[in-house]
Amino acid sequence: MGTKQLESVPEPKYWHLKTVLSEALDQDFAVGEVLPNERELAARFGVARATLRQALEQLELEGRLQRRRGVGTTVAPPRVGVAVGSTQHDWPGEAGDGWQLVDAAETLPSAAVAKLLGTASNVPFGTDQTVHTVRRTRVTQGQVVAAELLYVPGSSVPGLSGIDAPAGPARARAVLRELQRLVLEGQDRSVELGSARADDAKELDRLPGAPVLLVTTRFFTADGTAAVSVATYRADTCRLTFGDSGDVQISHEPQTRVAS
Amino acid sequence: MGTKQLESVPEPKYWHLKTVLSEALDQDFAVGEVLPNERELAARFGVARATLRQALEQLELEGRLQRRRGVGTTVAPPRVGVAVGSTQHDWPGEAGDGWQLVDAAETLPSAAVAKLLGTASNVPFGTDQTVHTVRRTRVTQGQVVAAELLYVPGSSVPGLSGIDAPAGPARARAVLRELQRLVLEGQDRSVELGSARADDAKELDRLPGAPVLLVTTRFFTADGTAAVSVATYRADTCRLTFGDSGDVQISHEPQTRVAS
DNA sequence: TAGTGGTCTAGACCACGGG
DNA sequence: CCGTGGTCTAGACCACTAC
Repeated sequence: MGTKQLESVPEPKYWHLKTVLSEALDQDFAVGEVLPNERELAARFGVARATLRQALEQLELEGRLQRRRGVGTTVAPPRVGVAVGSTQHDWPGEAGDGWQLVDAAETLPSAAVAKLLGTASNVPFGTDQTVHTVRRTRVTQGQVVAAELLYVPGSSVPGLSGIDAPAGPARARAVLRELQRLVLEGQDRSVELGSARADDAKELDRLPGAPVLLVTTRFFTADGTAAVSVATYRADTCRLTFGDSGDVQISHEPQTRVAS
Repeated sequence: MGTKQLESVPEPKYWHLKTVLSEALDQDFAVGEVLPNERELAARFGVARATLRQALEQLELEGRLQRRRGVGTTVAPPRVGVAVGSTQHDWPGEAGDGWQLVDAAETLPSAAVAKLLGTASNVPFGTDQTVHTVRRTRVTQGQVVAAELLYVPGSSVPGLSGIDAPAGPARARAVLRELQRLVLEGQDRSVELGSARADDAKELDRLPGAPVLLVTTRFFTADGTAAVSVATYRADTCRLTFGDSGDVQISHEPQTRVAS
């Protein structure tokens, strides 16, 4: 009972549950409203808590729910559209672009980053192969939606050798200022699914492993790849937009009511 | 035992497990190689099978593993870069673009689709509000990477009224042919995380609910939105690329060895 | 038929947030 | 402090694949 039975291919309970909950969300709940707790929901639907959680996980993945330990499960607002394409055919760090400088440091690049920069092997011995790593955060509508690591090879910003700015936003600003002196010839972008590293998760106010959209951007000058950015967007709350796309709503119709 | 213990902030077992497995994958396994089964792995690490599965799920989400019921868990090849941007500033259906026509039908649009098309309310009463829905499939390197539903309002392709082509690729071809007669003024794109609907999952050879990247594209003519495409890409195997981005590898360094 | 991953259960304890 | 979601266990059975 509770689920259709005479099916030749019985659908999993959690899948059926997800459908039922999804419809209930559309009809009986307002954005921000708190759902009954997991133990009660499980009892109400006659399933184990783990099964109920499997359904909730799916709904959270689709951006319909938001769960916070110690608080409860709430109905999520529609995903916010975040412009990633057109408006930024320029170096990172333009004023008022929604990004906030967090920190900067100088390290040796990982193999993966070195490969993206394409400078690992054709640099003379003894040359400084360190990169400046700038940490930024993107805020939209009062919420942190992305954490970014920008990698700038020391060779791209020679003016910075022997920089003595202390760690922090000031140092990050200095790196970006130097970068903006170069002539940007083009850029490159890719998007894939990932899970939040511990440090990114902290910035995004999520648990480690939360699903994120990894946006990797390469910035080209005539000399090659001058910088690489790896931005980690919250997959639950964000919809990345390219081109002139504005506030379009897809996937489902949200309620406009908001819980008091 | 098996996990660090004297931590002030003990990390979850599955998280630690994921890290260990991830390193083992880099060092001791080749692409395509089959891992020991879940019950044995769980025993080997001294955890319950559910905990082990939580770690495997994460690794699958990151595109490092591939699991198939009845077969086993194998090491996934690096994600394939799929061009979504530049090369297609034209109507869908260009020859040799990697898309294969599957089917076509004529239906009433859902509320969400109608909103995307922006034609729901400003159409005179009695006008044909049906849309042609064209199903396509994208194949890359012998593998289906995406399933698409293309929505074309009847008003965009008046030449098709009273079409009598049978359901199938032929009918789909007819719709696209009519669409290509219009002048494309621009397009719009957004990417978000979703979970595969049952029908898409079948086309993608995944289970329902599998994580996917939803790419929504709007095609504009001088008259407004002439068509909308909702493409469902496998999130586990695909990296969407925009611009001239080619075969870049991010996130981690794969082994180039391949299992015999 | 044997072995795999997928689903499900009924418990337990823990970490966090707010009164 | 209590209630929440997060983690974990030790089982069970099912659906699928390949032999």
